[in-house]
Amino acid sequence: MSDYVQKIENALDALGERKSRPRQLLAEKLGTLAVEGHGFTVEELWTALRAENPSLGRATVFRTVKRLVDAKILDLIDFLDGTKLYRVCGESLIDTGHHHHLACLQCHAIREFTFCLPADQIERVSRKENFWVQSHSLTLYGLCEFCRPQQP
Amino acid sequence: MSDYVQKIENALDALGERKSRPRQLLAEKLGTLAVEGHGFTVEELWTALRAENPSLGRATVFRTVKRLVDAKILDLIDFLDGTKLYRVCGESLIDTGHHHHLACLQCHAIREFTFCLPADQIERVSRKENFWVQSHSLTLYGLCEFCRPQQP
DNA sequence: TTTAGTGCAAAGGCTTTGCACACCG
DNA sequence: CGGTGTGCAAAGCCTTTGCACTAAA
Repeated sequence: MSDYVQKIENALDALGERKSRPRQLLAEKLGTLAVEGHGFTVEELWTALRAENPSLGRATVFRTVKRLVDAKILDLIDFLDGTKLYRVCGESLIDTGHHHHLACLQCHAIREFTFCLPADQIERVSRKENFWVQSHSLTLYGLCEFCRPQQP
Repeated sequence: MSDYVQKIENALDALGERKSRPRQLLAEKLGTLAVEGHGFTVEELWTALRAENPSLGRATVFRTVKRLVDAKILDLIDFLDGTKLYRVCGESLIDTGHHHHLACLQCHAIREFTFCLPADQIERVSRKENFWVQSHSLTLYGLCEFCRPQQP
C-alpha cells in the first residue's frame, strides 16, 4: 500500500508544489482505494477524508481530483445510467500499460483489462473515414462474477 | 428527409401514445438533424423548436429526449472536455448496423463508423476476466478532415 | 515574506419535479 | 370524459468560483 501512496504523493508533487495536509490525506486515501480497485465519487471521497479532518472542504477535493484526472492519475468511468465514478488508474501508478475498463452495471465495480483494439484496425478506420484519430475510449459493460447468477 | 421524420414519429408513437404538437415539431427537427448528422444539446434543440412554437417548454424537450435515448433513437456522445452531444442514431433509423463514433475534438462533429471490436476478442476478454459482457462503448477522438491541417 | 492552497458560502449549469391546465383519443 | 402530455417555475444535483485566511517554502 505504501507504494501507491508514495507514487500518488510524488504525482501530486509533480503537479502542484506544496505538500499540504489535505493533499497528504487524499494521497493516503487514494492509496487505499488503489489497492481495493474501487470506484468512488467526489462526495464519497470527501466524506471519507472528513473522518480524518472534519474541516476539510469539499472544494479542495474537487480541485485536487480535477488535477489528478488531468494528470491521468485518476480515470473517470461513465456508466450509462448517470453514474460516474473515479478510479485510481493502474497505468500511471504501476505501469500496467494501456488499458480499458470493465464496468459492472449492478455493483459498479470497475476493473482494468489490458486488451485493446489493434492499432492497424484503428489506422484502417482512420484512413477510410479521413479522420485523424488521436485517442480513444473503450468500455465493456456487464456483470462481474459476484453479480452474475451462477454459471452451469 | 421525410423518411427520417416518419421513422422518428413512428418511434415516438411506439413509446408514448399521443401525437402532440411538441412531439411532432421535435420529430421534424430531428429529421433535419439526422440528415445533417449534427450533434446537439438539449438547449440548442429547445431554442430551435421555439422558433416554431415560442411557448414550447424546456422540460418537454428534456422529457422527450430522455425517452428517445432510452429507445436508442438518440445517442449521447461524451467528449471528454465536458461537452456532451446528442445525435440521431443511424442504426435504429436507417439500419446502418452496429456502429461507434468518431468525435472531432475541435468542431465537435460526430460521425458513425461501422467497424467494431471483433466478437471473439470481446469473448476472450470476457472469459479471461470472468466478466459477463453485455454491451460496450467505443469512441475514437481526433480531428475531422476540416479541422486538421492539410496533409502533405 | 510570499504566494499557493484552503475553507466557506454563494453562484452556476444543467436537469428533474410538482402542479394545474390543455388536449388527444 | 379520463388520463397523458405540457408549460411554468421551483427545486435538486453536482461543480465551480470569489474571497479572505492559512500555512508551506
